[in-house]
Amino acid sequence: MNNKPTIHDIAKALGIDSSTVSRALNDSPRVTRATKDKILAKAEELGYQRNMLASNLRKNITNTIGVVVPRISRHFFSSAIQGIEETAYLAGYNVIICQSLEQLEREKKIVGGLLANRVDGLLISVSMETMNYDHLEALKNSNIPLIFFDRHCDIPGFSNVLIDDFKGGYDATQHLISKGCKHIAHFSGPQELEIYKNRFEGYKAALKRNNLTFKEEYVISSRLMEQDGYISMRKLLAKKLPIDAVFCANDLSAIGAMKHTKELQIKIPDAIAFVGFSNEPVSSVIEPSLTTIDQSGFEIGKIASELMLKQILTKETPQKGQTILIDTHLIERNSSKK
Amino acid sequence: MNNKPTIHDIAKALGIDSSTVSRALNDSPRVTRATKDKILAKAEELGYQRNMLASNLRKNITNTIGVVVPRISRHFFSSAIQGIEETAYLAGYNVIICQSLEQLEREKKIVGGLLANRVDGLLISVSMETMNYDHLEALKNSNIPLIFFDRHCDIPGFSNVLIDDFKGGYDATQHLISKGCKHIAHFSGPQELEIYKNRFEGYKAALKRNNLTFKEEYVISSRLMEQDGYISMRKLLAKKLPIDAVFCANDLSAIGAMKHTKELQIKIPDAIAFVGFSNEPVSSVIEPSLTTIDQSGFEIGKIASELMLKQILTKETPQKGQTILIDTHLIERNSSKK
DNA sequence: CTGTTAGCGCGTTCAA
DNA sequence: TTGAACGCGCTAACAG
Repeated sequence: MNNKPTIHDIAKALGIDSSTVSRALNDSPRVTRATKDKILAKAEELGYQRNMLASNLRKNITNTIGVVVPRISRHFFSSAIQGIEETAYLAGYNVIICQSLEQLEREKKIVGGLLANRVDGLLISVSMETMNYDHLEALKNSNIPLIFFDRHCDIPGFSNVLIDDFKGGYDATQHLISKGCKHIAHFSGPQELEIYKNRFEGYKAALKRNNLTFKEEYVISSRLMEQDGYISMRKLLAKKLPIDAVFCANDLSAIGAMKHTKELQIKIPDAIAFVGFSNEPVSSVIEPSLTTIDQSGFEIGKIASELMLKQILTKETPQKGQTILIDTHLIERNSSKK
Repeated sequence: MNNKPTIHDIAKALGIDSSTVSRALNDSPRVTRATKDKILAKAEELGYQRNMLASNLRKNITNTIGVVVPRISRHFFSSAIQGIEETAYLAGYNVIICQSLEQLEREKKIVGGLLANRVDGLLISVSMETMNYDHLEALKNSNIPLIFFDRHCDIPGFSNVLIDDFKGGYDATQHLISKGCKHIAHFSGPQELEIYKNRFEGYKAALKRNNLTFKEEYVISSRLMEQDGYISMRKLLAKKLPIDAVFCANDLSAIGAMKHTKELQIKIPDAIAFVGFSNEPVSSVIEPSLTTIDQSGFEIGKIASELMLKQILTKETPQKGQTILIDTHLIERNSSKK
């Protein structure tokens, strides 16, 4: 009742050796069908359950990959986890999910803990506090692979799976241009952050490609919170420039911008679209007319997980580390239908 | 490089025995300060990291509790996990998060896996498919405690931490009455589900308490999807009854109902409130004026986790299993301020 | 096809 | 205070 039965218990009950039991339970071909059946029956009867701790210790592999994200409550990350798990489970791997809550200290502890538990690989999307990479660089000369997804550090030797922000910005802008917009503003984010810089570059590239001249006064920079979108929109309107559309570098600012236009009861031509980056359900719910550039968490998770499995199985981390870029998806919603 | 150092490696390097190293690393008082320091220094130097598999195997405890939820992407569950982790970490426990994706088969596998990995306790919110409890009842005569939170099974012997739906329904209705509403409709859910039944009962109890007569025609039952709220509202309005407010049994239906009233451009008196059950950010974003009855995932997680730790530490599961009811919180939002 | 032996890395006796 | 020896439960090597 209290003490769980072991292979020895079932071996003793059958008058055979525990190694035979072990083999049978692992469905080894080196055990007769008959004894195998007897063993399985006995195991069932005693309510035997393999002790993974012992098994993993002995085999020196855990069939487990660790995943570290800032917060699982963010839709992007939870769908990434979905993608990771799906691939991992199909390959017979378990997944341990941990959240750093954007704290470097927690992230360090978590990574240490996962290593101490001997995970076979590590997928990580780093916290915002992660400027120091020591705890990750330490993995370099271990034999467990590390792959960054979405939020990465630039450490040569490790692979990355990232959103193609440049292409996203390009596609968003191109979409607006294709709808006939000529004067497209851009609400951009902090340019120290690569993602915002890349989205901005994509915007400029699309303008150029279409022979539209880029004008500095159409760009308003902020921290892209909802409040910022609101303020940016006010600033933009105050300039009295001709405007056909605004390309917002994220979803929150787009929502803020929309609210402001509504409040002012501005007549917005059909061609105007607010484009944000996010697949949070919020953005699609609040403004059914909002066109968004979605980043598929599921997809990024799936690709990252596949890459991880490949590295685990081949035991080969590419020397320089490869970077895979994942496409975004432009979602045009139709507010005219219910 | 490849093979991780063990206590033997550091023992050998120092010319002492591995058992001393073990004691030192566990900060046992039975080791001299001096040797302890030497050992710790050497451990650091070699990049030693305790093998938890071996340690746990030996100690027969893992300091880990398993958590099973239908999906981590649902805000209620991810905040419950937050609450669980916070309490657990403070007590020095690790948490393994798993999602059943509402599938019984997955749930069974997960529970089996967690047991095989020898978690010290199990917190579970069961899937919608979980009608058969065999995989959970099997835990009865094991010594690892099992506690249900939110979605539970009625298995005597296990404890539950649940939302007080009756009180929630009561409070919501009382709130509307206090604001002066006399004719309060109710959009209710499937009465086979306890939560909806309890919310309905709370609604009736509040009416009775305030000497308002309950009328069947004010109740519209559905599956409470957004679309259902929309339809229910149409049905309700078609009855041409006097209506001051509607108490919706969940958030989605409330959103659907709101959309319909907007579409019809119905003038809604100030006193009208739509009250749903959810702390999903969606409901608060889409309708800033929506008053909601929030269930605190964080709180339920915290309480469940505390109860779990208590049961683990005392090694005593209450014979009959206790049920703790968690209060909901009425959130009245103010749409007048920005 | 099965049994024997020997560890995986750690923590805990028991002596010294 | 430290060392020697054993065992947690399982699997892998080698016999037979």
